[in-house]
Amino acid sequence: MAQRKLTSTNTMNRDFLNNTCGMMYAIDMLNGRWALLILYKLENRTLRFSELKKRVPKITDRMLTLQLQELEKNGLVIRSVYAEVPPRVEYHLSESALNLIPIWKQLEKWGDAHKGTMENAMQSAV
Amino acid sequence: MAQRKLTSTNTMNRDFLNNTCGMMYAIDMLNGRWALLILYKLENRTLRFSELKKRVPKITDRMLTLQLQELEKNGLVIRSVYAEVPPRVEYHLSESALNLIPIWKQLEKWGDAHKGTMENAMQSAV
DNA sequence: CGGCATCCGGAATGATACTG
DNA sequence: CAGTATCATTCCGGATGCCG
Repeated sequence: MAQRKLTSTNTMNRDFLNNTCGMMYAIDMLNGRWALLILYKLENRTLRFSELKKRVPKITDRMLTLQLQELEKNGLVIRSVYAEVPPRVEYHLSESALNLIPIWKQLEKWGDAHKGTMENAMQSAV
Repeated sequence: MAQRKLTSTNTMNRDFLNNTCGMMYAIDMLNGRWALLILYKLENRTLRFSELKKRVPKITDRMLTLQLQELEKNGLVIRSVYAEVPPRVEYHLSESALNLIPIWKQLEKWGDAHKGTMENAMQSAV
């Protein structure tokens, strides 16, 4: 199998992450370009694959699949498969992930608050 | 110059980030393997390059340099150069970055709390 | 519908050597 | 001390096509 691994622990091993702090552990769990956005979109609802895809702009099937697998592996997202004729697969947040919501809220607030501040700096980036 | 860009806005453009939510903007600012760890180590102190390097295990000069440049560019880290004979360069958090601290605290707590929960899931990852 | 397999380019990171 | 330059490698993520 080619790229099962989307992110998670390349340079640092699990011990290091555990010993350093829960934060780095968390960061490792949440790494990946789409992870946060997906969790965000699943904030308070259950969505199926195609619905999620619609709500995450520009993501490809492949990336959505890989990222969802990663999130499921990390225990943040629950995947439910229904054996129906057009197959139906739904995703929703786990308990752990639900506890992240308030943190996202703050991070979002921080982002909104500092967007302006950073604009100058970002000019040179583009 | 080769790789000035460490991260920031590959797939999604700035507009998208701005329109979607401050969170994705924040994520983009904080992207990169070492960003969070560096900010964490600078939490309540000023450190010079070599000191930071000691505290960030396994990071290379190059990566530390690039990541610090990125953080400085994003307005999260302040770089101070002192024209001394052995050159001295110190880094500390900006106002914006200081506002992130409480969020890290929560994220760290979340990580600690859910480490155990995720262990089973992580088994299959290794 | 909800994936997975393969190929591939570009970005991120590492290793090593060198400098003001 | 605090980097920079260059080369090599690994990994992310997109495009396409196939399948139950």
